[in-house]
Amino acid sequence: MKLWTQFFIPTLKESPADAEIASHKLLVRAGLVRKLGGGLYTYLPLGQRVMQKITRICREEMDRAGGIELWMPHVHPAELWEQGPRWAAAREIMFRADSAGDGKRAGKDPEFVLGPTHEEVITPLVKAEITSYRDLPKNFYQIATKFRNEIRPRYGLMRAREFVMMDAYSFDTNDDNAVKSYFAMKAAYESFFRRLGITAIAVEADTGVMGGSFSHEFMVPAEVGDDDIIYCEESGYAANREKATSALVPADLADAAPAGAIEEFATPGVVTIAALEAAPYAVSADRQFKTLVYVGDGKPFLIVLRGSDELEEAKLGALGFTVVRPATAEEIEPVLGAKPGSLGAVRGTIRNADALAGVFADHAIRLIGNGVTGANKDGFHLRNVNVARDLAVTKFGDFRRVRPGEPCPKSGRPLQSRRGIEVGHIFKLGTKYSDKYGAVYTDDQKQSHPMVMGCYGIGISRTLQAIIEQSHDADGIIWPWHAAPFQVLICVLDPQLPEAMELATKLGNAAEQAGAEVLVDDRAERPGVKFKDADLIGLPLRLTIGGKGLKEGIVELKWRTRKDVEKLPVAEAAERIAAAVREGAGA
RNA sequence: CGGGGCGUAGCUUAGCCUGGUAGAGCGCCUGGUUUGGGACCAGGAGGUCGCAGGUUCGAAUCCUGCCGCCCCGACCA
Repeated sequence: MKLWTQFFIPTLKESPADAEIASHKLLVRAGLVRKLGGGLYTYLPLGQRVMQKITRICREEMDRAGGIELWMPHVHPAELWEQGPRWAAAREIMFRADSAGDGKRAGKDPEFVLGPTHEEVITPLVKAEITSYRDLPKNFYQIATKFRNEIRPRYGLMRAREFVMMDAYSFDTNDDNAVKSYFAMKAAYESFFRRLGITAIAVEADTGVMGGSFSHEFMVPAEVGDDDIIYCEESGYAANREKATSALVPADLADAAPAGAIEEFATPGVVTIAALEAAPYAVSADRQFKTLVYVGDGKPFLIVLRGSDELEEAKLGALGFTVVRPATAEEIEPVLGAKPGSLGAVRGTIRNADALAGVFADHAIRLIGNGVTGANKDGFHLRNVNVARDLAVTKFGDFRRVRPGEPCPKSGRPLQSRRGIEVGHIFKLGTKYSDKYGAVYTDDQKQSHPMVMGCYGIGISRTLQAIIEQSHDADGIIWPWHAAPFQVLICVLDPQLPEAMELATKLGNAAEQAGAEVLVDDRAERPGVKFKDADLIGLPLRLTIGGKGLKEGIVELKWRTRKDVEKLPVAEAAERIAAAVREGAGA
């Protein structure tokens, strides 16, 4: 039992000016966190208790799924990363961790960095320590602080520079076993979020800089989320928009027959899809080819889409480049022969085709017959362009951004879209890191193989905020039982009355014996203040002891989720509270 | 990093355009009256107006630079 006056819960009537979304405001107003700087937060005692709740449940689920907890350093030798597969891609978000020193290293690469994640640490460790199939599989995890110099920290704990994450790494002898490990983790995640009392759905996701073969994100549906989830209720298909596909292009699509030879025509001043749609050209966007130039690891390449489609940049990851960026106008002209606005991928029109790393086309362009594209000559376009006959495509792929309303790839029903907060991510990595670091084992035939890896993350601190985002009302937080910092608040309206505090102690003990953690509001505040704060901090069960009620021999029980108040005779109160606690814990 | 906005007491902010004694609400301290949904009265403490330059007789206010924070975009748990 904790007395409010001996604890520390600095609640605020007003929201801080820098908080934008409900959960961020409530985190601060309810006295869970305070900001130190952009993306840097102190967890106050109440917030820390919630962190411990989430951490404990996470640990239990990880242990149950066969995870083995360890602890890795957060200061990493930079060399370790320089040797790894993604230094170039990751260094921008990494904090350097040199001594403050004399400034002589300024401008040079750092000696140490703060760990944004730990593949680069765990893989060499496992390489050194595990060499036999007898010691596999293994799944190591830690629950620890991560450091990422986010380009734009935002929304309180939602995107912080320093945050708490559970990260796990599985090592298996072969692909089948790695898939088993992957789905064991998926199940553990589902159990974790269910126990916390929040809805998090697993969606297919892009593997991003992590690499690997497939992955799921766990999303808490919320309007303020950073990600778009594309889903179909009928088939259960759900994917991050970055990864989502649709059945827009029929599998049995037959390419349109060419209507005639390619013709060049003048289009002075026309540099946009929209301008070609307008008179006098009147070419609808879905009959235009859009040709984009990107640079992958220093070499330009083309992406061809329908004029009506948008490129989904994340899908370029499938091309295997380490760093990809849009080309600049200066880079484009020498290669293609024209400025942006007149570009195309028609065979023979590209000035320096040898300079290209490839021409990659979205499947959907096959829906175009006799289309229009740039002539690679400023102010000219080509008509009667046909995909199979005319375009110099190296490879087809899925590069376009799916839009809601397109047919679901499983059911064919229209896809829907909603926003979500990513709270967890699981990756089947394959052998990307084990190859790089030489993490191999010897099988029972004395053969050496790379270990097949998976990696898994849960944003613990982000989950804290996601719970609030998903579970609050106009008055404050509504904690799910198992995430709540305390489960029972005993509101003593007249703490100066000895009998009131005695009863609070007695009933608090009863609640504790039933398995609850109890906070007693013993402040000498007016009732209104106490009730407002009670709603704000949102403990699931509130017990009110007032001088007035005591005279009548009653106390009051109220659930944070409900409006009604249950009046209990003092004589029955202890028993009734214990029952309510058991009910809350079981719910 | 590009675009936009904001820095005034612990918090929320007015004042800035049009330069002239820095104000309010909340919170805090003292006393009193109150006491079941953020009470009231009286008194009080608390500010280098983000920092550094400049203009001016005089700068929170005008100008320049820097720093910090927030929002929109690309990245992530």
